[in-house]
Amino acid sequence: MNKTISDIAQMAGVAKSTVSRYLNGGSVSAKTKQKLERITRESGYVPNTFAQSLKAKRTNLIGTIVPRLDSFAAAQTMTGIDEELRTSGGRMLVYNAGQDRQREIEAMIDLARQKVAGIILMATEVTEQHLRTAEAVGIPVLLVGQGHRELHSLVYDDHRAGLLMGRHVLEMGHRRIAYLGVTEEDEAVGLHRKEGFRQAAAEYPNCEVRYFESSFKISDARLAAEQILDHYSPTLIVCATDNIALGVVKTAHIRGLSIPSDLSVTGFGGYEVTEIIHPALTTVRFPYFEAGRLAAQSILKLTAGQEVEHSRVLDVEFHSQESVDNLNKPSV
Amino acid sequence: MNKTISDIAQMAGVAKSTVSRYLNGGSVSAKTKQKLERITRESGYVPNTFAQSLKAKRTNLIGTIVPRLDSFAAAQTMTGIDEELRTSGGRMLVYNAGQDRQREIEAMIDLARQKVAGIILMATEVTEQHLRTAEAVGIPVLLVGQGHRELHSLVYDDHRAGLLMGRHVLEMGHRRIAYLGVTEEDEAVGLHRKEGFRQAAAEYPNCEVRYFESSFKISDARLAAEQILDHYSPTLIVCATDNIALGVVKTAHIRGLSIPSDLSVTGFGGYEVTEIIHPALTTVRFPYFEAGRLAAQSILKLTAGQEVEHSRVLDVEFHSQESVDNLNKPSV
DNA sequence: TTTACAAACGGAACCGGTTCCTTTTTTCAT
DNA sequence: ATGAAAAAAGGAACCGGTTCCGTTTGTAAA
Repeated sequence: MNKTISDIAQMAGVAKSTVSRYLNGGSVSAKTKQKLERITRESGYVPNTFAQSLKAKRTNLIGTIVPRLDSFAAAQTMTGIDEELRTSGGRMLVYNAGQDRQREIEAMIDLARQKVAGIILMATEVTEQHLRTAEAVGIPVLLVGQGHRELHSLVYDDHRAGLLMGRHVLEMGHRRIAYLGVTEEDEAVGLHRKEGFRQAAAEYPNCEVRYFESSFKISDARLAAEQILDHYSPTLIVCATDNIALGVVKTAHIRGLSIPSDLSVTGFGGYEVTEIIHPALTTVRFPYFEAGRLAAQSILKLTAGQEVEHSRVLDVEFHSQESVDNLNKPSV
Repeated sequence: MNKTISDIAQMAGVAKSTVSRYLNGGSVSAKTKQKLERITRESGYVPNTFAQSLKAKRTNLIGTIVPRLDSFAAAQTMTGIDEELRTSGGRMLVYNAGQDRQREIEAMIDLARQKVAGIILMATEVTEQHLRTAEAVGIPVLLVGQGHRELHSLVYDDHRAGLLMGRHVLEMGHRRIAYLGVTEEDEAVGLHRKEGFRQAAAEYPNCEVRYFESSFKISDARLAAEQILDHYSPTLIVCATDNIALGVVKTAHIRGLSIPSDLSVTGFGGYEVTEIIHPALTTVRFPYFEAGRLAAQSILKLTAGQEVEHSRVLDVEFHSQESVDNLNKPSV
């Protein structure tokens, strides 16, 4: 049913090398060009990508490894990658690692097997094994959201995000604060954000900040919030991600605390939902979509053997909304 | 750098056909089996999937076409597909159609070019062109979320969802209702849900329902809610999707209406966020994840030439939460 | 020991393209 | 009209596997 290049050649009465040249813009006479144009169109001929790739030894496939598919950040980034790839004829092969470090490794190996031209890895932690594998697969690997000396990367300014958030809430007069973070194994989210915040807090000597830890899951955040509120009475809970903040907000509601008058809450991420919920969540916006676009551009350059800057830092944007109370306002 | 099967054959002192047999479980003596085991391991040999697919004429790739990447339904479904595929060695090639019907067509053609074994299409509308293309590509195409006589499909019981929702809110005493739907071009969401609801409403003669239309976007839903509340004063707004409901809830909050005492709101979908927001949203849960798993199973069967039922209907689950007021309760 | 048959293996064709090299045709200046 | 150079086309090798078929080797029965 599917025609091959030989079929086309036969139908046109030329050699298949001529057809190949026609398809790839080699020197072909106007006459045969016309004839082939007609025949390929009428027969609905589509070249076999395997055969093409077998000889050419490269594809237009870009492998994308995400920690999970159902996360705002991953979705936005993937959309950005896809959109950028489309303009350059690339395709995105998505690999869901399911938040499993080991599966990230497998993913790289497997993608290499599929002969993807390059890999975009949204990593949470970059281990020694990640490095070795990235090296071993022999194709460009680009890190997004997490930096590393030895790999090309695209990171967010997590430290600054923490700093901006810290300065804002401190300016709003909060001095008894709970910081609900995640494991430091995730350097970007767990460490840098916290350190940025810590730096801001250090600028205000009379400020007490207690640090707590949770996972990325909303349900865990809810439990963590219970703990915090049971043993501490902060005026504000700073959450390391918007999802965690959502969990905290939920717990607050259940306890009958109203936000922000009884408790202020902030997040990081700039998820769509933060604008929709009431009160809208004060957060720091991360340019996930833009990161996806840039990642795609960079990986394409890398696969083409071009140089790209080793590490690029994307700026974040503080986004003040309603979930933080201004404690400086004159009491009514 | 990368070894080929010939290299391995040479290193082992056998013919490459022997190596191939070894790799694919043909008859090989214990001795050469051992030798090859060692050599492939030591040399880190990985077969070239192109060469394999070229001859075998098939891949383990399943193309998945989604309307958008950043939707709860798409994310859940993709996760289900991915999880199921993993167990059978399949891979998911994601194609984002960006809610563009034309791009769905292109996607099918392009995926066929990439020689995917089958296509899972999360369609919004199945046009004549979709059918023709699905037929032309010559590989199995499975519809998810939208049914069609001529194509294998996996659909949700949207009519029943509408019915369940209708009965519930009517039982709760609501008689002046706004139904905020979407275009009927989307048969499942725009038509069947509405008809189910309409049927329930017909069981209560003294009930007034006005029908409005919006898009899938939260921002549009917010505007639509403005319109509705300006010109009509329903006790309840039934929204065709959870996202639309979120928009309506936001508008209500901005207007100072409290939910559910001033206005009740419901959605469809069962998105994660509906449990998190306050008040939690009454909705109907659609088994997106399960649909993804089933879709993957079915498409694999289809690619293997096995029979699968032409159309399968997945059940939905009514999920009552806090966003609907009970008007029957004795007034305090 | 011979015979018979299966297991193991080698050789070659093939999948559908690309590319290099050679031959034929066209073009154009002399 | 002739020759040289450029353009166009053909032929064959090649990419890295799989598979078919024929030959060799091993093993068990006669």
